[in-house]
Amino acid sequence: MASHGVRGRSGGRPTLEEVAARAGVGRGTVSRVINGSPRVSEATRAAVEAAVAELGYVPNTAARALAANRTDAIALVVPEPETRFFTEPYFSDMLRGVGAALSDTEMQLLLIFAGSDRERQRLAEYLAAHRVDGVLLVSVHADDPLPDMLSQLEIPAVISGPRSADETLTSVDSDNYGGARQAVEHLIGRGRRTVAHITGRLDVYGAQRRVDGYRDALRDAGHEADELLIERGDFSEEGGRRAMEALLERRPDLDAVFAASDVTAAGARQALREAGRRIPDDVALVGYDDSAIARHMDPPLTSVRQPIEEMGRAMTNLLLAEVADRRPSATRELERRQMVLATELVERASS
Amino acid sequence: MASHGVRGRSGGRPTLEEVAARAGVGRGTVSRVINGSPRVSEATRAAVEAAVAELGYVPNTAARALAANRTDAIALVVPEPETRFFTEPYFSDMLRGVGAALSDTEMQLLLIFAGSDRERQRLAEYLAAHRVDGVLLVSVHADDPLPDMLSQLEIPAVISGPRSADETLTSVDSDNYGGARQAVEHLIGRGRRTVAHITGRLDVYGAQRRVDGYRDALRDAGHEADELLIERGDFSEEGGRRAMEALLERRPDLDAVFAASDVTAAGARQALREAGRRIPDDVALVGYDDSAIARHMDPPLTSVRQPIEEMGRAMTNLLLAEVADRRPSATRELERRQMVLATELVERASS
DNA sequence: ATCACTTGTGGGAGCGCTCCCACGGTACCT
DNA sequence: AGGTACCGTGGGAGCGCTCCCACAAGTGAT
Repeated sequence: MASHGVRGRSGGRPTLEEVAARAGVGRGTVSRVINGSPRVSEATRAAVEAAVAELGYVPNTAARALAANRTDAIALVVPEPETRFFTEPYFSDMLRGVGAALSDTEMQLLLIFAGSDRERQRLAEYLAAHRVDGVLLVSVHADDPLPDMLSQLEIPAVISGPRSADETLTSVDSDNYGGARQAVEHLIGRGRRTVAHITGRLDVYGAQRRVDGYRDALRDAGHEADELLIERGDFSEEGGRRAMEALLERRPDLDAVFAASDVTAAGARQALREAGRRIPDDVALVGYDDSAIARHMDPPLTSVRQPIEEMGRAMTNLLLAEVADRRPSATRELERRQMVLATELVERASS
Repeated sequence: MASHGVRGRSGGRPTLEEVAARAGVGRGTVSRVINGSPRVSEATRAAVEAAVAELGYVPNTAARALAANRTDAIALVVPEPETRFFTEPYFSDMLRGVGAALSDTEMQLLLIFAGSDRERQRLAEYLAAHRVDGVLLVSVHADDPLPDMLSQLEIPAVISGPRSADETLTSVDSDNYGGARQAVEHLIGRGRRTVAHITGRLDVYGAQRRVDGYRDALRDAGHEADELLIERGDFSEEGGRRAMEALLERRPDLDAVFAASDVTAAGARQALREAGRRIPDDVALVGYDDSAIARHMDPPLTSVRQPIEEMGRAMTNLLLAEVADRRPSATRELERRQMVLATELVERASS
């Protein structure tokens, strides 16, 4: 019995079958129309569409998911505590890009935080249950097990910022190498002779690339390499400060600094101030990220901007393609794709 | 966890039936164990649990949703552009509360923005497809059609901030009336004699309640009512400014102002400054919301704090209860529930 | 006229679950 | 002893879709 539990017979939502009856066609045909198959005659299509409209038919997602073995949803996984998500514009920009790419799709976006162990546990179950067709992974640390878990579960995934030069996942990144070059070339172009670099955490691939860009830009400009001009930082303010102090000690003659992040630059600025160096008169300073602090620093900080929103859009499109590829067990082309987007130097008073 | 990834000999994820076979029981029994039914013997339960663990069984959500006619998901609908969501701490606090209430639940949270017409269109389809079991509605404007749409679709919903005294939806609100009283009583307690009020948009129910609280607090303190001390605002800075100017014109002797929002207070502060009144020496000022600007204002603003996170938690619990009630077509008790949470006065230098 | 395609269509067979009825077994009554 | 309660359990009957095979009808070449 059981037919109509909670709702009345005519009160429930119409089903495919009911639409078919109304339109005087078979179930399969309605399904074809709903899914936009080309193998339907114009007349039939019109009839079905009329029936759909009259009945107010809306497909049942659960039934579709069960039958077709897909969920029509992707997840944006943020392996950070919620706080950072709200604090850092990075995430809202990213979210905007993802949303834009999804906006004319049937795909649904799930936002999942995995900052705490507890949340990670939930996420693992979530993925094991294959509740999404694909995953967007942002801000992943080098030793995070998440990417491997995803490959093992054979869930399509796109990562922002590859973990290494031979990242196995499809990835989208901004041009860390090129961005660093832009910064350094800018400094040289302004007549600076002795450009130092405070790196980021070197277990982050992007930070390595920035060092490479720094080195190559100097070399190409005919400046001789000087490892004494490079000091290790860790993206933090305190790290920037310490690194700057070390640099001033070693090379008091430096007249420019390229810092691997704006926050690092803020730390460097402190150390410079304390050493009595004026910015930009004595020492020019360039940061990376073009975050809010860059604009509000005194003096405002020249910085390398990454096209975050565009990255979000690109990641989403790549993921959608990957999901689509996997649909009818298409030719499994394990062609890994790495997309790199250009950065932009935002010039301000610090350089 | 699941030693054998997801693939078994049969290639796919294990099903209920496979678990049943493995445990030597029937399909129904496994279902009962999975869903925590008490009508299973201890021995059987253990056997099933062992089989589940060995096989790494994870229920198929789509199948469950289809058979049980539920989704195990609720939506947090934000009828605002994304920007506001990220800018205003209100939303992150709310989200934190909702997350907390959901954290030991199987329920999934969907975050849905409905700021633009386009997004609202999508939302409508979304709801029509019954893709969530319930909806959390925050920051709803008085004339928003969303609440009615929800009732019509018979989707359980909880609203933050009832639209009127006889809100039909279950609602959670902070005690606007009591908060206003706190503010005014505080001012009187500090010896202020002539307390003015700049209201919010009076088509917002909460703003009306604040006026009521203001009036009653004055009356109970034995101050005679004076409508000249009340001026209409609209929650905006400019509105606060204009209202303050009007008040100063009418009642130059006022020595305290209770503004319906921090932003309004900021506008009032400007007008006071321009009129040469010192805060708090000449005029004491109290705001509402305890937002970031309250802390950063000069002088820091005394303000009424609403327990946003707690409201989120309460809303979620009410919604979960409502969803559960509706499960086996239980006694449809149309008992509307309105929960009101206490506010707290945060005293700072402005009063 | 026959054959070989192509195109549009109907509908059976599931997808993996929940719901619920039926049934054998025990326990407690009369 | 028979009757009446329950348990705990197995499994049929769907939930509303998609997939795919079968088949009628049309097209053109032979």
